[in-house]
Amino acid sequence: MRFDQPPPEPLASAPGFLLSWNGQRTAHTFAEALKPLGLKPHHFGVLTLIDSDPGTTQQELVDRSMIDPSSMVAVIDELEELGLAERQTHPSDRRKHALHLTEKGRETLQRARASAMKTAKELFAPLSTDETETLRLLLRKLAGVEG
Amino acid sequence: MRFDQPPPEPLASAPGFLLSWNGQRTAHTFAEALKPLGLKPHHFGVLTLIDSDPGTTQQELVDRSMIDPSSMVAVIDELEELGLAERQTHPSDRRKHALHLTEKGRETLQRARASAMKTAKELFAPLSTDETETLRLLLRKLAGVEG
DNA sequence: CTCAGATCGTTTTGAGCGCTAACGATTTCT
DNA sequence: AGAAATCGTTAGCGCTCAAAACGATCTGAG
Repeated sequence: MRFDQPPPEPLASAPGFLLSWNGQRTAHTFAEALKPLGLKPHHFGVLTLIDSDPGTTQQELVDRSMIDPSSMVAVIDELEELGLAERQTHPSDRRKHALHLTEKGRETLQRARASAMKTAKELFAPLSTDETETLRLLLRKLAGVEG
Repeated sequence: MRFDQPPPEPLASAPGFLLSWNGQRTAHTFAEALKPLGLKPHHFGVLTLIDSDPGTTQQELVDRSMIDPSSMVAVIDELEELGLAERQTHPSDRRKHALHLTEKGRETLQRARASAMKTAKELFAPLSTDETETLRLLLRKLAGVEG
């Protein structure tokens, strides 16, 4: 899909298509922004979650990220290869792995965060601050998020 | 990705993720709704475009649908196999194909439209009519659509 | 009129992605 | 102790998209 020009009519009038197109463009733009760091969106998401809860397990990450279990294995494999995270033995359950970030992982996460925030700013530039917040709340409601 | 439950925090607070998740869910739900008719979203889109401009060419469809040229060949092949559309000789350029719907194609398109509208109604049920319209306008603006 | 270059539709190839199903190891339930 | 559930993992399928190449056809410069 091309994202360098807005969708033509009549697609640009269909709410469903608009939602899908904006969603794909957003995902694509974030992916591009993370490329220079050697990361994909999944990597960024998992780094963030491990950082916020060190020692967490892969199962917990699956629940909190909506990433498929089999995909999670690959993501963590790659984070280990990049030297950003480690599987450690879980203190109370030998089936589980306790996941931790390395120092390099924390540094990379910071840079990724800066890149993501810059990208978000650019993406939502066509909207005012108020409009962006309205959009966010509508999307939350549409997604069925409580509260 | 699972769409039977809303995304957990902190994902449900990130505008970028919300946009991407809602977009994917929308695309997925439409795809499911079209399955009983033996159609995929691409088929529905192309049927709609041919119906609105009979005799159009594949190149024009590519421009108006944002579908990849190599994918467009497969989509039209399948529409022909299903007996919904036909490639006819183009009156002024023998390289081109003039595309037309069959009677069966028009009937199927009507049923697909009904199904799509029902699906859209269900998808946007969490929002009021005003909210849905606000969302649509914000998404248009975000996408960079003129007017 | 001719011939070089552009255009259109198509085919092929290959990479990337997420999902399903199954498996061994381990833990928990009964 | 045995049955069932959980965790991580692997292999394989199907789908979509991107890129390159091709023949057929049209267009424009000379």
